Amino acid sequence: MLALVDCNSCYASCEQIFRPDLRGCPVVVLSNNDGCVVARSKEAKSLGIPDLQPFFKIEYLLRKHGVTIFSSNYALYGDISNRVMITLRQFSPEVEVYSIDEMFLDLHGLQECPLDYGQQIRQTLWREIRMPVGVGIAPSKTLAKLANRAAKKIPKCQGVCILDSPQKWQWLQRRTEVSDVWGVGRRLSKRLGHLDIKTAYDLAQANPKILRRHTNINIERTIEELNGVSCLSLEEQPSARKQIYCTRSFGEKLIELQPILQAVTLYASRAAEKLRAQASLVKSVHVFLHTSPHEPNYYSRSTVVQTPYPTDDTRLIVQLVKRAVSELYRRECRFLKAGVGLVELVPSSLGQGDLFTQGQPVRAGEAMQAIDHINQRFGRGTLFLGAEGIKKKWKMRQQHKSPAYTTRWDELPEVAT
DNA sequence: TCTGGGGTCCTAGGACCC
DNA sequence: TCTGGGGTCCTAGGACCC
Repeated sequence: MLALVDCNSCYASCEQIFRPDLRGCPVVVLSNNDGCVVARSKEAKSLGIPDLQPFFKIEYLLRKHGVTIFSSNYALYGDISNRVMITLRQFSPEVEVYSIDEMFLDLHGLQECPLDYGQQIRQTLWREIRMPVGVGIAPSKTLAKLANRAAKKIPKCQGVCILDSPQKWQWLQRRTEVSDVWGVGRRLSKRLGHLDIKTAYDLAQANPKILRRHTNINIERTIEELNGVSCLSLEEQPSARKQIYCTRSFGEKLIELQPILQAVTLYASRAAEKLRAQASLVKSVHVFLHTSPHEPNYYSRSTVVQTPYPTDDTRLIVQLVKRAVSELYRRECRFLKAGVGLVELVPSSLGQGDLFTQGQPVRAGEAMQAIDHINQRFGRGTLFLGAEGIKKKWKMRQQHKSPAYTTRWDELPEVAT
């Protein structure tokens, strides 16, 4: 059996930890650049605040109901997430951190009653971190996802749902739309709808071979998983990414080239950090730049540039990215967003190369290692390339950001006496 | 019904080559 | 000038996830 533990309204719950005055109150958290609503407390949901809506469109609604608004505070959420994951490891020796707010736990050989165990997990996380979670327990990841949804949606579950027999999961599947199955998105559910597959149950009973012809191979696995056959194994070590992207909207529309070059320098640096963290080298880099698709004369261009040799040297990558962006740039445009993708990667163990091709200088690797060590020890951004600039007027909007309570000495919460 | 954020992976379609 | 087949590379954009 597998458990999926998922934090309830994760970002909103993180904010409430240090604002107990907001417990039981409607709270929303906005995405980067204060773009969309990405987390809503239970109270905000029951006010009918929709998910993933542009902030400016529903700002009046939020003000009308006195909803407390936060910008994304990833330093805080990342730190709280770490604490949650560390606490959860007590409950299983084999786990997979699936996302910032979700973890799969292998409950293979569990002696205790799963229902009790699930409640213990919930109570421990609430007691130690003040993080409310839902727990779904089932024989496959896809069923555990389904169980987790039910744990949160069905009050009788009290936050824990066990699917340990076909009767139980079929009961739930009949009441679940196919679009709510993990891996079934908008397009696929529409296509399935044409085949008269409307519920998770319909999908579970469908013929995998026939469906595969209409869609793709992944559907076969999903069907097996819905029938309690585990096809997706627990990945304790996150597998190396095949591509690494860092893309961001600017805090304001940019007309000049200079601030755009600064921004992409930062994005390239972030991507290169991730590249080194997974011990890969990059052979080609994707760079894009575009204006707002909501404004007239939408302009969007991208290009792929080859590195002279497989590299993880931020300086070299930045140099290529800046040159590429200068070519994509148009004087008459108001740019909204840019991005850097490291798209062709090789393991650094294979970066030795042959006698006749150039390789990355040893000293470059040492320099990057030194930078990474310093930034790990003293915090991200302690050392950065001067080309990022100091003032950074392109930085994202975060008008409602809470303090970094747990990661900055000068922002520690104060307790009134 | 719509998706003003971001990440990863995949695919369609065109250009160009043999 | 048009056509058959097949491959690679590039760009654009979609699908799905959180």
